[in-house]
Amino acid sequence: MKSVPKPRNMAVSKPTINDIARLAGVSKKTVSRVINRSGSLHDDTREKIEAVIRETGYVPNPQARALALGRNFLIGLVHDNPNAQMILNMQQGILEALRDTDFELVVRPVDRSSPDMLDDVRSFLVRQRLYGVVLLPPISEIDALARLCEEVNCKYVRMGSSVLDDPDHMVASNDRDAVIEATRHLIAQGHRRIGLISGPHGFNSAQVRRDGFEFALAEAGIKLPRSLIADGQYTFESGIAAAESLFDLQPRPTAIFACNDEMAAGVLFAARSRGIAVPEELSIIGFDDTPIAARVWPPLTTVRWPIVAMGRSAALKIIGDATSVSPEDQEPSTFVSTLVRRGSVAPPMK
Amino acid sequence: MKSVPKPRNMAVSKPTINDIARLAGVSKKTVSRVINRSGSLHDDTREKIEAVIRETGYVPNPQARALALGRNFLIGLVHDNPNAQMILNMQQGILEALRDTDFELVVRPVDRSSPDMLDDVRSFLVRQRLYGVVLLPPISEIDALARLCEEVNCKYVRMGSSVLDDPDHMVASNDRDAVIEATRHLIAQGHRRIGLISGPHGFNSAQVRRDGFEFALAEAGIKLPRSLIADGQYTFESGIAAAESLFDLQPRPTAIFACNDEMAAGVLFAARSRGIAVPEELSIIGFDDTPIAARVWPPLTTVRWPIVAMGRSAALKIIGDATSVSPEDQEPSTFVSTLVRRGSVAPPMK
DNA sequence: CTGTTATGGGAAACCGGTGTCATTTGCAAG
DNA sequence: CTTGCAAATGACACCGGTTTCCCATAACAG
Repeated sequence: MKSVPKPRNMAVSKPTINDIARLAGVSKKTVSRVINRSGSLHDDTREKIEAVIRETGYVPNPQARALALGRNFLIGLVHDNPNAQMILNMQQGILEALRDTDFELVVRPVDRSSPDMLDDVRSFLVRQRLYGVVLLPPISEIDALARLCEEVNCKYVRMGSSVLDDPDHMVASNDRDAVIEATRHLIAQGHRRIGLISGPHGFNSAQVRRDGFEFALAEAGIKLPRSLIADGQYTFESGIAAAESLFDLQPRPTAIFACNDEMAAGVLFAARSRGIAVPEELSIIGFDDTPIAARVWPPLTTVRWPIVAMGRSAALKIIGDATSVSPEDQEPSTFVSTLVRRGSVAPPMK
Repeated sequence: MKSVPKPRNMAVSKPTINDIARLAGVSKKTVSRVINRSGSLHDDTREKIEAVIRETGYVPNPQARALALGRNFLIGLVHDNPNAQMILNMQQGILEALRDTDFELVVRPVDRSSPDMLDDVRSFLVRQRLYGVVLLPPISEIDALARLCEEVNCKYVRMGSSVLDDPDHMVASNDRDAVIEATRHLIAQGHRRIGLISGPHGFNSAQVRRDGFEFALAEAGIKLPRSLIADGQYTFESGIAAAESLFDLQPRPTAIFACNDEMAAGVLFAARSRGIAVPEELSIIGFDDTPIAARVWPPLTTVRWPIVAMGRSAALKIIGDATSVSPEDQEPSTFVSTLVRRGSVAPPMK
């Protein structure tokens, strides 16, 4: 029965460029010219080849192209495990942009604290001959990484909370403005003793958000004693700890701005543990609008930044010139974050 | 200055197999044999070549290997957007297994409801010549997908809540036993009117969890009126809706088992809205132990299944024979889920 | 009508590995 | 000291594209 010498897995066998060339009666180089829109071709020739390609459903072999071009059609997503939801939303945005293209997304977590981090990323980029990478915060803030990408001739986009670089290599949100708006909201409700739970030192986003907070208070003529600022690490647990320290103050702050939702959820958790009513005795605002913000009780007022759209924009910046995008479709580099009002803010009790 | 004729991006230029062969004074085929541990080699030859490889830091070009082998060193993760946290944990587990190997992870979301889903996956597998794929629930339950993988000669592992296939192609958790344990826990606390919020129809996991619940009740001689079973969709919102319908019952159930944490969080949210005290007036148990379970108040008693470990196991099943694993390191195919007791369960009020 | 120049298109080398097969080497048996 | 056979190694084609270079043809100027 099975007498075929080399079945070679029929399901996988697909037409090659040679088949197309033979069917169209041209050389494979000419077919290549059609595929890459390079060189000059007779319209007749092009149309004929395109017809054959359409009929046969031919798709160029990505591996062969990668070898010949010295460049793969893969986009890397390099991150350092910040927020699970953010990574996933970012992935979603990138994948939306990659849909119906020849690009695929390769995920790569790295360890920022490892001394080998740069070498790891370098070997990742070089070995896989990545077409481009998206760098997620906080490692997107590391300039050495950007230089590395330049060096190995790999396109890159840095995601950030503020301008990090030229627009071609950056997608940012206006966190500062959003924090100012959020803080003004608390002030407008009548709060004057407002605590801040900051992000970890060294994070650009943490700095920017803190700046916005302090600016808004200063603008309203409210002075901010150092004791009202508690250090956080962007984690739920650090939010609890920071909240505890703020709760011990006399008098207690009537509102707390946490630099991300995880910590804001921690504040809420800590408040419940102590029997502090939210929002009656304590108002809380978070940042990020992750799913948890809408799932706790009361649902958190927070700041939403359009992560998915930013991911899409980042990916389009990278693959833009490889696909047909008109110049006016320039992807935006900065995105607007907005305040989402839910149930965790109320006027302070007299 | 820049007078070098063809810099060719020096940072990228790496030694090729020809360089190694020349330096070691052998043919490139022999070098290839060392890399692939294939054929028989003189120890002297092997050592010499290995030394050269070590000195030069040579790494085989993945693209060339992919072309020659007709098989890429990429592992695909195919999912249909169930739970964000689950996807990410699964990624984490897979990436742990892939660390320090030549494999990379390529993420691919698909749309289960699309008629083109199978074709999409097929072209993904075939085009990228994937080495293997991990199929996440719920699409892992689609037998046609498994057949497709066989057909295109792509290794695969299906993640599931129960046995779907032979152990080589499956990693599962014992959801049924875990649900039984959780239900017994409620019964032991004295609950008799226990509501169930099920998963969507057609999901294997939903069926298995419901079975376990019903078994545990029957075992205790508690009869389960149809009205105590509310349909859910594994989403927070569907959890709220289902809870509302159960709350309208007279008498109200004293405990609710939700088939995942999202819905359990919805129950908690709905209870707060109505002023029902948890756990005093209502006990809740969820499933999955996603981060949200520990972040709401009170923290949810739930069932934890070791997703990360399962992801790692799945990846190792795929790349196992390509890396050096001893036979006794056989990866387990079934994992044990355990009850995590937190604050959302208490005895019913008299 | 011939010489020059654009232009479309093809032959062959190349990218960096792996497969097949032939050849050489090493060692034990005859 | 052959012969025999297996182990060790190399030559060469091949994977499926791209690039380089060169030729053939047509258009154009003189």
